[in-house]
Amino acid sequence: MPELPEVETTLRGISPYLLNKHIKSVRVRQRQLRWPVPAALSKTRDLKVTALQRRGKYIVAQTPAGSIIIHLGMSGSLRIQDKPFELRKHDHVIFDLGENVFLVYHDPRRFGSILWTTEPAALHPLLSKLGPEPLSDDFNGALLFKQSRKKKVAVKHFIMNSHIVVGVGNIYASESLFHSGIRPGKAAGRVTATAYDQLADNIKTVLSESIKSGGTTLQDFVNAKGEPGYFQQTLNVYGREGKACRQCGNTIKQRTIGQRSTFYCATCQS
DNA sequence: CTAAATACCTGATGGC
DNA sequence: TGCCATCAGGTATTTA
Repeated sequence: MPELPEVETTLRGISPYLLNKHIKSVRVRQRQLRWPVPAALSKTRDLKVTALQRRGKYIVAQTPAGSIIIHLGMSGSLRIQDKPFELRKHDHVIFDLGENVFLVYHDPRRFGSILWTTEPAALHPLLSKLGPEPLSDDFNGALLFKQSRKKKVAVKHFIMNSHIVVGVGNIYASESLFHSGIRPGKAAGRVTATAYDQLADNIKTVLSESIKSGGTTLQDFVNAKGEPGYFQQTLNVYGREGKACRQCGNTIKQRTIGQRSTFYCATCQS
């Protein structure tokens, strides 16, 4: 259930154990994830991880032979442990990093994926069409304004589209729209340039503040060391239906947009 | 091309 | 305690 801050938190947690280290072998207990885990991975021996990066919600581990692309889906997590046999239900893939260090991929719903490509990862079909990183200078209000003209989709749905901008998931979409005073159901094409400037700024702020807090833990998100995040304490609308708006005191509302639960304050957002 | 619906899967929760 | 319906942090793919 990770969004960008949770993926970033995970990446930072596993990086010391993975970057410039060697993957001795990969053990696949359950290959049926979103897509089957490539057989090539099970056969690999001694892959040095020369770069470890995040692209959107994808984690990319580069090696001289190719790249491993990991997505955590809705319920995925990665953790480091020192014992090879202490595996839990839904621990699907285990990377042996040598010297009793193991990276374990855990994912009850199996919406996540682990892929292997010998092409540069950026050229992979899943990554090649992604929009800009929200925390980069390539992402701004002007881009949102330009991409949204004549679009009728709800602005919340629009900013959650990874081809427009990556990494804005269901929690942070509601939160950044609240901070910007924009109703989530408003047609993307009817949001003004000024409002998009604010929205882009607020997306950046909300995501970076969440990263500072170690991400949001609603039910079960934990970092690579098994610790929760604390950003949920800062949430203004997500999951707060029926409660008082922290800004105006009116009741926070919930409705469904694009099949996803959406939260907003009808007074503060128009 | 756009927009909406569907698909994948397990587990937690609440009503009866 | 059990059973059923509903919901959950994602997103590629199919359908209209």
